[in-house]
Amino acid sequence: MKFTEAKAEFINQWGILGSQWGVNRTMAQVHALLLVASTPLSTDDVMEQLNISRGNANMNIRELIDWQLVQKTLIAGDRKEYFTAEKDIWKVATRIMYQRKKRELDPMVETLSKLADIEGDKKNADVKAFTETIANIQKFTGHAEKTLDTVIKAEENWFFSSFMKMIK
Amino acid sequence: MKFTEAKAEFINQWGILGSQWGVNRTMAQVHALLLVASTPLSTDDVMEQLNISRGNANMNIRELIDWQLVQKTLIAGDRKEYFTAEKDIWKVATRIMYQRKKRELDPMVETLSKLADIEGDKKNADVKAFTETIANIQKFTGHAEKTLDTVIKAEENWFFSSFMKMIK
DNA sequence: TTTAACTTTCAATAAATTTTGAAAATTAAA
DNA sequence: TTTAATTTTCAAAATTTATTGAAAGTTAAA
Repeated sequence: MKFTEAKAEFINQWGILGSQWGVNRTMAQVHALLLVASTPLSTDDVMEQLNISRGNANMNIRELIDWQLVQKTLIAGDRKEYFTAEKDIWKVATRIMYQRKKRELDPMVETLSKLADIEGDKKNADVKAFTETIANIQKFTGHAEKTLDTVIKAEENWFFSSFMKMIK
Repeated sequence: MKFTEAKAEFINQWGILGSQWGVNRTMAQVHALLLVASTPLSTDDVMEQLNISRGNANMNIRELIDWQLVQKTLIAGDRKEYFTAEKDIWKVATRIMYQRKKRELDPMVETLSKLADIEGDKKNADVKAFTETIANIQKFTGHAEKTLDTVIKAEENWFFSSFMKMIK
């Protein structure tokens, strides 16, 4: 397989994966493009390589920066903004975990605690089934939160991080 | 908060969570409805409680069965089909992991190995950057596959499963 | 300042996804 | 068998989500 072909295929697959996980396909493609880029890219580079409009490119690059997966880079003597992706895949993974935890798991935990104690007949089968399910999900999400925090913290810890690089 | 209100809120939130993870909102809502149901529900029950059409209800119930999150249940003397959701949240989680691994991670691993060795100048910076990123993602997905397999296998193992229930 | 390069916004449009509902297919009781 | 209940399918319609592109906003060089 040729380089150009392989690169296109990677961008395409990363886009598909993203959309299966509720991420805008184009955002995932921009991410893929920057992941394999050997130099920082400008908005125009992204527009050209992915055949997308300026607005679209801009929006998705901002979103990637918001997710802490992409950084602005300055190039001396150039007024344009350039962008680079975090290339350490373990960091990429923990950052995605962190963001999704913050945006999705945390609010769900919040909601569950509101739903946990409801008024009404505790002996009613429907009420009982509901309360039990909510309690079980609460227990589970509690474990998930702890686990994620541990994994995310581990990445921030230089010792563990180095250790991971050793065994990786 | 009243029971009816809480139930509606749970179904709603579960639907939102699903859509954030690339799952059809209605499929997640049907799942939520069955998760908190005290008895098996028929297609008509689902239609009525979620205000959706027969085709929609049917399609999403089938999909949930395909994901092994919902089962057909027979009720003696009734011709209709009834449905129940798996209520053990740990099982729910491992089944979702299993399905997503099979449908998304496994194909990605396949693709990556195709992209791993490309023709062309190994000294070219672009080629080098591409090859390195692919190799890193491969290493990462390799770990992810192993970890997921361990977690999924653990659920199938009666001893570990009982142990989990103890500490949960 | 002005000017021009560059970035951001957002209403209109396009594309993708979901939902409907009625017809076709299936199944089991009569 | 027939008949009627039930499930499935799928083209058309509705809804949701993503994209465009040009105007407005911003920034820094001249």
